Amino acid sequence: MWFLRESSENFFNVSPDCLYLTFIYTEIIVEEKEDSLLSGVKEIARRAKVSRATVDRVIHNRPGVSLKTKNRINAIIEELEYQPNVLAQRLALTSRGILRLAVLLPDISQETEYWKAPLEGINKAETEIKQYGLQVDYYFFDQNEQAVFAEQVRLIMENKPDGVLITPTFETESIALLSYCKAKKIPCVLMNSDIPGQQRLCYIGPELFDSGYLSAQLVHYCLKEKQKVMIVNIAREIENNVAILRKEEGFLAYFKEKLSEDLLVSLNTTDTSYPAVAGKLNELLQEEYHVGVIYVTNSRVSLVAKWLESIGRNDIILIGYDYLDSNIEFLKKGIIDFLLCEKPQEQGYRSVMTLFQFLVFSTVVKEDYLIPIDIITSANYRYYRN
Amino acid sequence: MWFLRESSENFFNVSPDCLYLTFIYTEIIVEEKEDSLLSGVKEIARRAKVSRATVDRVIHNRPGVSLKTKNRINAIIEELEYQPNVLAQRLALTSRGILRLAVLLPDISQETEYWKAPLEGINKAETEIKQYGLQVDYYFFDQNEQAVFAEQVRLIMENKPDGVLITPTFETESIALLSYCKAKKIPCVLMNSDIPGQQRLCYIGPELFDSGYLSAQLVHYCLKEKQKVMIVNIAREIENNVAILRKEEGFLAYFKEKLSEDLLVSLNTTDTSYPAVAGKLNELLQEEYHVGVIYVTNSRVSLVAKWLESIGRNDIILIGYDYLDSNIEFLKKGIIDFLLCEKPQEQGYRSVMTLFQFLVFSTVVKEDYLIPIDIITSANYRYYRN
DNA sequence: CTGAAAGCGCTTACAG
DNA sequence: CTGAAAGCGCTTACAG
Repeated sequence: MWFLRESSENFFNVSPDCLYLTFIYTEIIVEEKEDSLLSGVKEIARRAKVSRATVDRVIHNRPGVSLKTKNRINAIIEELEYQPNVLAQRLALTSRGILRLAVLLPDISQETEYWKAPLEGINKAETEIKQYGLQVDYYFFDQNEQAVFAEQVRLIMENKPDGVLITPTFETESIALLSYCKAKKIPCVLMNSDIPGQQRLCYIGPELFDSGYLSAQLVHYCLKEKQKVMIVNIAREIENNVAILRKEEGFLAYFKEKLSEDLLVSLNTTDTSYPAVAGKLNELLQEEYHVGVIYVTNSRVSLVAKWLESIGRNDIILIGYDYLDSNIEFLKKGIIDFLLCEKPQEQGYRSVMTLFQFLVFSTVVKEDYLIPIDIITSANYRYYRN
Repeated sequence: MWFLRESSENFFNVSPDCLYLTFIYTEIIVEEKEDSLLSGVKEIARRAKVSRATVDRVIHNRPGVSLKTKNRINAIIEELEYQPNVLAQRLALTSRGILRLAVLLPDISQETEYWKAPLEGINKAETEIKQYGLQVDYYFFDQNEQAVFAEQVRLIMENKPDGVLITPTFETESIALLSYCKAKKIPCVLMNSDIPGQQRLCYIGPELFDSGYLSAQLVHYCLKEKQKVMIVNIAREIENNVAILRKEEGFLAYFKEKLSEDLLVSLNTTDTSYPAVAGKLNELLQEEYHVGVIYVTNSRVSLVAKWLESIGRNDIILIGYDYLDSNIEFLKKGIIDFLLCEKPQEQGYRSVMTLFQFLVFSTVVKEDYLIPIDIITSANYRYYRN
């Protein structure tokens, strides 16, 4: 029988598509049929002539075992290539007390449909791990209300959770929470956007710079001669919005590198209502009628799509973000051409699962799980999975 | 506490990115803290004043329970919103006999590096389920040897496996195997390409027609005026290769719909060596020097890339398939522009896991798990996960 | 430093 | 038609 050896230990593997990173390919070997009936703690104990409790101590490197027995047991473990049965492990741990995870997320509002997806992923993870003694407490905030964010951070600290998951929308307060976690040795996962240089369990989300860079590359492929490119930021807060700034940086970097910044026309609006956006666009298009491609730096791309539709311009290529119903509608119609997506549901799911694994199994967590940057068009959106 | 209700039952959930399909969003509700300590078979038995064995019978719809007790127990199950602990379930089943899965796959040869990835996914799944009583037996064949394929099919039938996973490279023999499985009630998963109209547990792989269609769409975005498009098939067997034919169909469909078939130049070669491919390309380019985009219908795109590099033409856009080292090299260099990928590792992993879940937990299997069609460029390949 | 025993929640012969 | 008991493989008080 042929198989590839790997460092297993991930029964609770969260995703087949993380194979690419976790899979440690070593060699193809021929396995000798091992008497799999005789492995397990029991068999080790039998061979070492000790009790199962002692074997357990050695396996988990707990104190209270003489070096001699320890060595003896370890030898047998090696010989048997012992792999713990994760099922049994977890079942036995069921009796332990409840662990509480604090999750700090933006509200799901009309304006920010986006956050529904990460929340769904978190909810899904929650239902899966609930019966194993984990509890998730939610703290929501309005993305335009820094004070609420601060208050929620305070509450989290007050409640002394066992693990924390946040989207670090406001940097100062986020850093305060991270320091708190560090001091209390509480693992903290950052999701969706990162704060560089901070200590945390890990970051789970996209590499935003490259997301902007990729957009520029797509623009380049679509750009015809003598055309200009419009980059549009639509958000109440632009200056403080880490995500937007990083994407813009990547986008500009590409233009500096391969094209020219002279091709770029910028449009910023902190009024996110449709009339405001449309008004600004109309104005700008008067001056710059050679625009061939528009890049919108976030999920608000449907506003621009609506405008393009209203003025009957479907010759302009439109690129934006996120698999939202409103965006998909325009994608189908051919008004939006490309949507970049970063699996928001998976981000939420994986973040919680990472905390779970870390807390319950002391699984080593690789820093920074960078989510793929997916390109969605009208021809492949049907098969996309958030 | 807020959470989304869903039909859970997928602790063994293979992927967070399958959320989009499996997640049944119903409503946001406020949960009353339930006394989670008192659910479980034991509690049900206590309330119904029966033994746990009887409760088990009802849960699994096994015969031998009076209608009266059955109803009583079911009422309590409803009331408690009982969810079985999948961990315990599986652990208890460990004592059952071994189940054998037969996997029929192309060899990993020099020529077909592609098949390494699905095999890795299968291997991964194997190591995860091995300790729960599953065994995977591999049957390999040379893609150019129909006779070997037939022989392996015969062997599989002889060995009477409990589950079957095949890539149906040769249709006749595949259909024979499917009939056998149907007769013996053995679940069979088709992977990577489908045979329409056949009974099987499910198909796991891409929608190949749309894969070709998507390629054409990308071509369209990149195509400049007066340029032509070359479509290249490189395979020993083209006429019988379902995958290639379907993609080509989709590709042509797009051109008929949105552009014109007159723009297309075709190149087929059943000699897959570099000199042969380069020779044919040289010849054709002499006649058709307006080619602006080349679409290669499979992973052999690196041969074309090598040729483009050798003649110093990096103005031609090149689109092909699969995340292979050789292809990624040319992607980085900017010679290949787009690679379409269909998560081959995940296909393998998910196929085995599906059989596992079906056999061990009688999980209902949705027909046809269609893998996303991913677009990879030099700007996002770093984050791709096979 | 070590072990006997009970427990995690579910399943399954076996006996009645 | 129903139940008592043992078992899946691991962990953990508790006792010594």
